[in-house]
Amino acid sequence: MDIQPQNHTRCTELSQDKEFMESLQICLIDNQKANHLAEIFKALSDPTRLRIISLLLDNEVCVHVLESVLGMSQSSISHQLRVMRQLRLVRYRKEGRHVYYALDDNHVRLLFAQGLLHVEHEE
Amino acid sequence: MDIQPQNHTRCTELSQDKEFMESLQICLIDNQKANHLAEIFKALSDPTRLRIISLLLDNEVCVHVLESVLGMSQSSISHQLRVMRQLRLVRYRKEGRHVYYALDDNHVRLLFAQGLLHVEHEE
DNA sequence: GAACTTCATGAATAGATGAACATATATAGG
DNA sequence: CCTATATATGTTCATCTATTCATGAAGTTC
Repeated sequence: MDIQPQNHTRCTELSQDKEFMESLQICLIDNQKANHLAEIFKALSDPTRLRIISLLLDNEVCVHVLESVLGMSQSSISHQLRVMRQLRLVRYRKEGRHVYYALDDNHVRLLFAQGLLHVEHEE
Repeated sequence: MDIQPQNHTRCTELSQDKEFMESLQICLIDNQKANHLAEIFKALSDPTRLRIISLLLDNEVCVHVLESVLGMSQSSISHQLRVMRQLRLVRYRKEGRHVYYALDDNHVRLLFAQGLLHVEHEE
Protein backbone atom coordinates (compact mmCIF):
# COMPACT_ATOMS: atom_id res chain seq x y z
CA MET A 1 0.00 0.00 0.00
CA ASP A 2 1.62 3.21 -1.15
CA ILE A 3 0.65 6.60 0.10
CA GLN A 4 -1.14 8.56 -2.59
CA PRO A 5 0.02 12.17 -2.61
CA GLN A 6 -2.86 14.60 -2.63
CA ASN A 7 -3.21 17.24 -5.27
CA HIS A 8 -3.53 19.93 -2.63
CA THR A 9 -0.88 22.00 -1.00
CA ARG A 10 -2.86 23.93 1.60
CA CYS A 11 -5.35 22.69 4.15
CA THR A 12 -7.57 25.66 3.58
CA GLU A 13 -7.89 24.50 0.00
CA LEU A 14 -8.34 20.92 1.09
CA SER A 15 -11.10 21.82 3.46
CA GLN A 16 -12.80 23.57 0.59
CA ASP A 17 -12.64 20.43 -1.51
CA LYS A 18 -16.17 19.48 -0.61
CA GLU A 19 -16.09 16.25 -2.52
CA PHE A 20 -13.11 14.95 -0.55
CA MET A 21 -14.52 16.15 2.76
CA GLU A 22 -17.82 14.48 2.07
CA SER A 23 -16.15 11.21 1.17
CA LEU A 24 -14.31 11.39 4.48
CA GLN A 25 -17.55 11.98 6.35
CA ILE A 26 -18.87 8.80 4.80
CA CYS A 27 -15.79 6.83 5.89
CA LEU A 28 -16.11 8.09 9.45
CA ILE A 29 -17.75 5.57 11.75
CA ASP A 30 -20.45 6.99 14.00
CA ASN A 31 -19.95 7.58 17.71
CA GLN A 32 -22.05 4.68 18.88
CA LYS A 33 -20.17 2.20 16.75
CA ALA A 34 -16.83 3.71 17.75
CA ASN A 35 -17.72 3.40 21.43
CA HIS A 36 -18.88 -0.16 21.08
CA LEU A 37 -15.82 -1.15 19.10
CA ALA A 38 -13.58 0.57 21.64
CA GLU A 39 -15.19 -1.49 24.41
CA ILE A 40 -14.36 -4.71 22.63
CA PHE A 41 -10.76 -3.74 22.06
CA LYS A 42 -10.49 -2.50 25.63
CA ALA A 43 -11.60 -5.89 26.87
CA LEU A 44 -8.76 -7.37 24.84
CA SER A 45 -6.22 -4.86 26.08
CA ASP A 46 -5.23 -6.66 29.27
CA PRO A 47 -2.48 -9.32 29.40
CA THR A 48 -4.36 -11.44 31.93
CA ARG A 49 -7.49 -11.50 29.82
CA LEU A 50 -5.44 -12.37 26.74
CA ARG A 51 -3.80 -15.22 28.62
CA ILE A 52 -7.22 -16.47 29.64
CA ILE A 53 -8.40 -16.29 26.04
CA SER A 54 -5.36 -18.25 24.90
CA LEU A 55 -6.37 -21.00 27.33
CA LEU A 56 -9.95 -20.98 26.10
CA LEU A 57 -9.02 -21.17 22.42
CA ASP A 58 -9.38 -24.95 22.29
CA ASN A 59 -10.69 -25.83 25.73
CA GLU A 60 -13.57 -25.32 28.06
CA VAL A 61 -12.03 -24.52 31.43
CA CYS A 62 -13.38 -23.88 34.91
CA VAL A 63 -12.30 -20.96 37.07
CA HIS A 64 -10.36 -23.03 39.55
CA VAL A 65 -8.21 -24.52 36.81
CA LEU A 66 -7.57 -21.08 35.31
CA GLU A 67 -6.46 -19.99 38.76
CA SER A 68 -3.94 -22.79 39.04
CA VAL A 69 -2.60 -22.53 35.49
CA LEU A 70 -2.24 -18.75 35.63
CA GLY A 71 -1.00 -18.70 39.21
CA MET A 72 -3.27 -15.80 40.14
CA SER A 73 -5.91 -15.24 42.79
CA GLN A 74 -9.39 -16.57 42.11
CA SER A 75 -10.83 -13.14 42.71
CA SER A 76 -8.86 -11.36 40.06
CA ILE A 77 -9.57 -14.05 37.50
CA SER A 78 -13.24 -13.87 38.30
CA HIS A 79 -13.14 -10.10 37.82
CA GLN A 80 -11.54 -10.50 34.43
CA LEU A 81 -14.04 -13.15 33.43
CA ARG A 82 -16.87 -10.84 34.31
CA VAL A 83 -15.50 -8.14 32.04
CA MET A 84 -15.37 -10.59 29.16
CA ARG A 85 -18.75 -12.06 30.01
CA GLN A 86 -20.41 -8.66 29.91
CA LEU A 87 -19.01 -8.06 26.45
CA ARG A 88 -20.00 -11.53 25.34
CA LEU A 89 -16.44 -12.50 24.59
CA VAL A 90 -16.87 -15.61 26.71
CA ARG A 91 -19.83 -17.65 27.85
CA TYR A 92 -20.17 -20.05 30.70
CA ARG A 93 -21.95 -23.21 31.67
CA LYS A 94 -22.75 -24.08 35.26
CA GLU A 95 -22.42 -27.62 36.45
CA GLY A 96 -22.94 -28.05 40.16
CA ARG A 97 -20.54 -25.77 41.94
CA HIS A 98 -18.41 -25.36 38.87
CA VAL A 99 -18.56 -22.83 36.08
CA TYR A 100 -16.97 -23.77 32.81
CA TYR A 101 -15.91 -20.94 30.51
CA ALA A 102 -15.44 -20.99 26.77
CA LEU A 103 -15.05 -18.41 24.02
CA ASP A 104 -18.41 -17.10 22.96
CA ASP A 105 -17.94 -17.22 19.23
CA ASN A 106 -15.40 -17.48 16.50
CA HIS A 107 -15.01 -13.72 16.10
CA VAL A 108 -13.07 -13.60 19.34
CA ARG A 109 -10.77 -16.31 18.11
CA LEU A 110 -10.22 -14.44 14.85
CA LEU A 111 -9.55 -11.13 16.59
CA PHE A 112 -7.04 -12.78 18.87
CA ALA A 113 -5.36 -14.53 15.94
CA GLN A 114 -5.23 -11.34 13.90
CA GLY A 115 -3.68 -9.52 16.82
CA LEU A 116 -1.05 -12.21 17.22
CA LEU A 117 -0.21 -11.91 13.54
CA HIS A 118 0.34 -8.19 13.93
CA VAL A 119 2.57 -8.68 16.95
CA GLU A 120 4.62 -11.40 15.31
CA HIS A 121 4.88 -9.38 12.12
CA GLU A 122 6.48 -6.54 14.08
CA GLU A 123 9.34 -8.67 15.42
CA MET B 1 -18.51 -24.36 17.92
CA ASP B 2 -20.09 -26.43 20.65
CA ILE B 3 -18.81 -26.61 24.17
CA GLN B 4 -17.31 -30.00 24.85
CA PRO B 5 -18.40 -31.26 28.26
CA GLN B 6 -15.46 -32.44 30.32
CA ASN B 7 -15.34 -35.86 31.85
CA HIS B 8 -14.63 -34.41 35.27
CA THR B 9 -17.04 -33.36 37.94
CA ARG B 10 -14.72 -31.86 40.54
CA CYS B 11 -11.90 -29.36 40.21
CA THR B 12 -9.70 -31.29 42.57
CA GLU B 13 -9.88 -34.17 40.15
CA LEU B 14 -9.32 -31.88 37.19
CA SER B 15 -6.22 -30.35 38.71
CA GLN B 16 -4.87 -33.83 39.19
CA ASP B 17 -5.32 -34.61 35.52
CA LYS B 18 -1.74 -33.78 34.68
CA GLU B 19 -2.16 -34.40 31.00
CA PHE B 20 -4.91 -31.79 30.69
CA MET B 21 -3.03 -29.29 32.83
CA GLU B 22 0.08 -29.69 30.73
CA SER B 23 -1.86 -29.21 27.51
CA LEU B 24 -3.24 -25.98 28.97
CA GLN B 25 0.24 -24.79 29.86
CA ILE B 26 1.17 -25.27 26.22
CA CYS B 27 -1.83 -23.21 25.02
CA LEU B 28 -0.95 -20.36 27.38
CA ILE B 29 0.81 -17.48 25.65
CA ASP B 30 3.88 -16.16 27.43
CA ASN B 31 3.91 -12.90 29.37
CA GLN B 32 5.94 -10.94 26.88
CA LYS B 33 3.63 -11.79 24.01
CA ALA B 34 0.56 -11.11 26.14
CA ASN B 35 1.90 -7.69 27.10
CA HIS B 36 2.75 -6.77 23.55
CA LEU B 37 -0.62 -7.91 22.26
CA ALA B 38 -2.36 -6.00 25.04
CA GLU B 39 -0.57 -2.82 23.97
CA ILE B 40 -1.88 -3.12 20.45
CA PHE B 41 -5.43 -3.70 21.57
CA LYS B 42 -5.15 -0.86 24.07
CA ALA B 43 -4.19 1.50 21.28
CA LEU B 44 -7.39 0.44 19.52
CA SER B 45 -9.52 0.82 22.62
CA ASP B 46 -10.33 4.49 22.27
CA PRO B 47 -13.27 5.84 20.24
CA THR B 48 -11.34 8.83 18.98
CA ARG B 49 -8.48 6.69 17.72
CA LEU B 50 -10.94 4.32 16.06
CA ARG B 51 -12.65 7.22 14.32
CA ILE B 52 -9.28 8.42 13.10
CA ILE B 53 -8.47 4.94 11.82
CA SER B 54 -11.78 4.78 9.99
CA LEU B 55 -10.81 7.95 8.16
CA LEU B 56 -7.39 6.59 7.28
CA LEU B 57 -8.71 3.30 5.92
CA ASP B 58 -8.73 4.50 2.34
CA ASN B 59 -7.18 7.94 2.54
CA GLU B 60 -4.08 9.80 3.45
CA VAL B 61 -5.22 12.71 5.58
CA CYS B 62 -3.52 15.67 7.22
CA VAL B 63 -4.05 16.69 10.82
CA HIS B 64 -5.98 19.83 10.04
CA VAL B 65 -8.51 17.90 7.98
CA LEU B 66 -8.91 15.30 10.72
CA GLU B 67 -9.58 18.19 13.07
CA SER B 68 -12.33 19.58 10.90
CA VAL B 69 -13.95 16.23 10.05
CA LEU B 70 -13.90 15.01 13.66
CA GLY B 71 -14.82 18.38 15.13
CA MET B 72 -12.21 18.08 17.84
CA SER B 73 -9.30 20.22 18.92
CA GLN B 74 -6.09 19.89 16.95
CA SER B 75 -4.19 19.20 20.13
CA SER B 76 -6.16 16.17 21.20
CA ILE B 77 -5.96 14.69 17.73
CA SER B 78 -2.24 15.25 17.69
CA HIS B 79 -1.93 13.48 21.03
CA GLN B 80 -3.87 10.49 19.76
CA LEU B 81 -1.83 10.36 16.59
CA ARG B 82 1.31 10.21 18.66
CA VAL B 83 0.00 7.18 20.53
CA MET B 84 -0.70 5.39 17.28
CA ARG B 85 2.59 6.53 15.77
CA GLN B 86 4.55 5.08 18.68
CA LEU B 87 2.87 1.71 18.20
CA ARG B 88 3.41 1.86 14.46
CA LEU B 89 -0.28 1.75 13.72
CA VAL B 90 0.06 4.84 11.56
CA ARG B 91 2.89 6.53 9.69
CA TYR B 92 3.25 10.06 8.44
CA ARG B 93 4.77 12.06 5.67
CA LYS B 94 5.73 15.72 5.93
CA GLU B 95 5.11 18.09 3.11
CA GLY B 96 5.74 21.73 3.83
CA ARG B 97 3.66 22.75 6.81
CA HIS B 98 1.49 19.69 6.48
CA VAL B 99 1.77 16.21 7.93
CA TYR B 100 -0.14 13.52 6.15
CA TYR B 101 -1.07 10.42 8.11
CA ALA B 102 -1.90 6.96 6.80
CA LEU B 103 -2.29 3.48 8.25
CA ASP B 104 1.07 1.83 8.65
CA ASP B 105 0.20 -1.59 7.28
CA ASN B 106 -2.61 -3.86 6.36
CA HIS B 107 -2.71 -5.62 9.73
CA VAL B 108 -4.29 -2.55 11.27
CA ARG B 109 -6.93 -2.53 8.58
CA LEU B 110 -7.66 -6.21 9.16
CA LEU B 111 -7.87 -5.84 12.93
CA PHE B 112 -10.25 -2.93 12.57
CA ALA B 113 -12.39 -4.81 10.07
CA GLN B 114 -12.48 -7.92 12.24
CA GLY B 115 -13.54 -5.83 15.21
CA LEU B 116 -16.31 -4.22 13.19
CA LEU B 117 -17.55 -7.66 12.17
CA HIS B 118 -17.76 -8.68 15.81
CA VAL B 119 -19.66 -5.53 16.74
CA GLU B 120 -22.07 -5.83 13.86
CA HIS B 121 -22.55 -9.53 14.51
CA GLU B 122 -23.72 -8.70 18.02
CA GLU B 123 -26.55 -6.48 16.87
C1' DG C 1 11.22 39.90 9.14
C1' DA C 2 6.34 40.01 10.75
C1' DA C 3 2.15 37.69 10.70
C1' DC C 4 -0.07 33.48 9.93
C1' DT C 5 -0.79 28.43 9.44
C1' DT C 6 0.12 23.74 10.74
C1' DC C 7 1.51 20.64 13.92
C1' DA C 8 3.73 18.87 18.36
C1' DT C 9 4.47 18.97 23.19
C1' DG C 10 4.13 19.75 28.27
C1' DA C 11 1.45 20.58 32.34
C1' DA C 12 -2.83 20.22 34.72
C1' DT C 13 -7.03 18.02 35.79
C1' DA C 14 -11.29 15.21 35.84
C1' DG C 15 -12.62 10.81 35.11
C1' DA C 16 -11.69 5.95 34.24
C1' DT C 17 -9.25 1.81 35.36
C1' DG C 18 -6.89 -1.82 38.12
C1' DA C 19 -5.03 -4.44 42.18
C1' DA C 20 -5.78 -6.21 46.61
C1' DC C 21 -8.50 -7.51 50.03
C1' DA C 22 -12.67 -8.71 52.31
C1' DT C 23 -17.15 -10.36 51.87
C1' DA C 24 -21.24 -12.60 49.70
C1' DT C 25 -23.66 -16.36 47.28
C1' DA C 26 -24.39 -20.94 45.89
C1' DT C 27 -23.84 -25.84 45.94
C1' DA C 28 -22.45 -30.23 48.04
C1' DG C 29 -21.78 -33.30 51.82
C1' DG C 30 -22.39 -34.64 56.30
C1' DC D 1 -28.07 -26.75 60.09
C1' DC D 2 -22.93 -26.53 59.68
C1' DT D 3 -18.76 -26.71 57.03
C1' DA D 4 -16.07 -26.71 52.94
C1' DT D 5 -15.52 -25.55 48.16
C1' DA D 6 -16.24 -22.77 43.96
C1' DT D 7 -17.29 -18.55 42.26
C1' DA D 8 -18.94 -13.63 42.26
C1' DT D 9 -19.10 -9.02 43.95
C1' DG D 10 -17.91 -4.69 46.61
C1' DT D 11 -14.67 -1.35 48.42
C1' DT D 12 -10.72 1.29 48.79
C1' DC D 13 -6.89 3.46 46.97
C1' DA D 14 -3.30 4.21 43.69
C1' DT D 15 -2.47 4.73 38.96
C1' DC D 16 -3.52 5.71 34.22
C1' DT D 17 -5.84 8.32 30.30
C1' DA D 18 -8.13 11.72 27.44
C1' DT D 19 -8.82 16.31 26.93
C1' DT D 20 -7.86 21.21 27.38
C1' DC D 21 -4.95 25.10 27.57
C1' DA D 22 -0.70 27.34 26.85
C1' DT D 23 3.39 27.41 24.37
C1' DG D 24 6.78 26.57 20.84
C1' DA D 25 8.81 25.01 16.42
C1' DA D 26 8.78 25.06 11.58
C1' DG D 27 7.17 26.40 7.22
C1' DT D 28 4.62 30.01 4.19
C1' DT D 29 3.13 34.38 2.60
C1' DC D 30 3.37 39.10 2.26
